[in-house]
Amino acid sequence: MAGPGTVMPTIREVARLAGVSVATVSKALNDSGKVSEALRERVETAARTLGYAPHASARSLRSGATRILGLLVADITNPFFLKLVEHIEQLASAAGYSVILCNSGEESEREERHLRMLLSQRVDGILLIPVRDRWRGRIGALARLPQPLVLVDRMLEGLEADSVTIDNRMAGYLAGEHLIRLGHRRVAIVMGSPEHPIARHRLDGFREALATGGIALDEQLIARNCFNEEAAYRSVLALLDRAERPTAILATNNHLTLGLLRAVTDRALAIPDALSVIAVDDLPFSAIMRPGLTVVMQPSAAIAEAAISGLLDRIGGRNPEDGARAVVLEPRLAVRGSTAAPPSRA
Amino acid sequence: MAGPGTVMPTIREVARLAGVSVATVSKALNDSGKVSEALRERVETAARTLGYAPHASARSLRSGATRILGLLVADITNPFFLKLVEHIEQLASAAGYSVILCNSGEESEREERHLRMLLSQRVDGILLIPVRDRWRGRIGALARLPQPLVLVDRMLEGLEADSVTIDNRMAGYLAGEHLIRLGHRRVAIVMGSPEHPIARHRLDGFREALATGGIALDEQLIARNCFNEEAAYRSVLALLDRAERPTAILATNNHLTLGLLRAVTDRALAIPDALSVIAVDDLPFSAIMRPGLTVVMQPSAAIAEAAISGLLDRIGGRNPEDGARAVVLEPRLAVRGSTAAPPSRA
DNA sequence: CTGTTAGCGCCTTCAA
DNA sequence: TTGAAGGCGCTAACAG
Repeated sequence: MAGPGTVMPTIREVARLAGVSVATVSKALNDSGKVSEALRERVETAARTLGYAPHASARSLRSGATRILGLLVADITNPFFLKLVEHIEQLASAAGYSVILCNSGEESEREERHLRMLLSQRVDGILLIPVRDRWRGRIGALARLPQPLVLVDRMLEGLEADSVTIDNRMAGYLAGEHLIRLGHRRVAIVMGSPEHPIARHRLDGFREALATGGIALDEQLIARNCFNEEAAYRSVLALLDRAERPTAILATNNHLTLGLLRAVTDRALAIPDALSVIAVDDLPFSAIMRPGLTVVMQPSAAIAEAAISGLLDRIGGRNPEDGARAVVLEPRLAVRGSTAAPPSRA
Repeated sequence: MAGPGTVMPTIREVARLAGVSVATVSKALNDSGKVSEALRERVETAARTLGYAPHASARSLRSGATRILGLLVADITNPFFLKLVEHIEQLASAAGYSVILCNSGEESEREERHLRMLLSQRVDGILLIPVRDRWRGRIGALARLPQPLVLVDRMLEGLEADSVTIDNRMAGYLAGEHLIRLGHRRVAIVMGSPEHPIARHRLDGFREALATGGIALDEQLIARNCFNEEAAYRSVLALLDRAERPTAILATNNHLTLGLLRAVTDRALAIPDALSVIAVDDLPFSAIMRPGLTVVMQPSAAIAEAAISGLLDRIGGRNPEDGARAVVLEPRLAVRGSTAAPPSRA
């Protein structure tokens, strides 16, 4: 029968059953100090018999470490972040850490609440994908965190903290370069706010790549301030309904890509014959899409790895006080079927 | 500068700064006992000044409760489970609980390790989506858990524990009934092992619905033991290459649906004109599929809600020892474009 | 090698 | 209404 009927035994009961002192039990179970083989076995048997599991709170209180990491995600519905969560949980677990997962849903109040909680829990370290807006007033609090912090995917201007990000300018550049090489000249971009560094950098890189090909990005073909699928959908419809339709469109993230695809489907345009589509961020299940989506992929496994190992280094006291470490990883172009040469002029 | 430079103040330093005793600080900050308004404000100011956050481990050690829930998921890459995670985190957080997320990746050893850890953490309650295989030897351990446990989505034969599941027979039935009404007579099913209750119940319901329409499910058209997308893909190819191709196929879960769709695309069959496709479990981003996928949806929000509220009830000591509570929720058919009447005979 | 002991930070009697 | 003191379970320092 499950339920609070049973109570967890303490180290003293294990000690009593094994006929030794509590200190010996502690040492035997933790491989610390010297304990004779005979006793260690008696202790382990006793512990197993009683179903003993050490009380993590008591241990933390004494030792000052919880072996818990806080993972604070801006928006868990974003498949890219989700992938990161998956990898991070896996890596943390392999390193002997548990993960408290928190989702901010892009609301800074939620992030703040969660952060306070993680502080109370005295997690040994925090991985933070910060919310997009209204973080300005809070970088002070972040800077004063007593435990190591690693920013993931998004940097925070004015906060000197470790970070793992990708080269977003490069992401935009790769997309632009690919389209240019295919011969596109009238291309569009669907993006969020230029206020957000990530979107801005992707735009910059995109524009730069076009310029390299002698093309100036038409300001009319930049759909800014699309913050969700719906906004992207409407903006793309507008782009497609122009007299001179673009021959290719870049969506700068996951959510926007969905809106983009929906709009293209609504207008019954064939991909890639009538229109090339390219996106930053892969979609889950893009495998079932025909044609496959050409994307600039973010190396989620590598990001997770860099974030965790950087954090554990700090926790372990390695990488001492020599300022913030900024790891920047390279995105990669995956060409699939959604991009092709532009339709020949009618 | 982030990092372990700063140390978190204790309740004693708050007390000193406020010029009161630690007991008063505790009472003031927790609304317990009587504290004069003047003191409470002095205390709160002091706490804020110092950036004090109570040490959760110390509190747990003393109080016996951690306000942490363990969420142990068989496979976080399954979009349906993911949806549950999302809802559960949200609801737990709203109720003042944190969530330690663990992913077993369908490996019972990982599940076991995680469970031991959650035990050590003395989480107040556990939500468990158990791995599919090799759980038999472990129901003893689960039954003896000192904290409340709620099984989610999957029951465990022989374990008397609270559970929240859906009516899987009904799920199969809804799919079968829909196809029958459309006039299909030669239908196929792609499923996992009949050993697994969920798959078996869905098959049973499906068969029953067909029988109601006077159709006997052809044993040749049951693709059993498909445990992943790849297996489903190959099985469906085989089904489609038969002399007498089925006019409709049901995939009994998320992963299998992907394999099914891939196979259909490979054979260049038009959905729903040449073949109707129906699935249990919605796909994320099914919104961008054209035609939309007709699915039997699991009410993930309701499942999460029932699971959390059931668990919190147990934690709160409500629902006392009156045996296991089994909540069974109803799936729902969402008709979209992937199903239609069968092609008329050539 | 093993045992004894102090104390981590907090909350909850109990006394003033 | 406020303060003093004990102890939750564990580990680390020290004694034997």
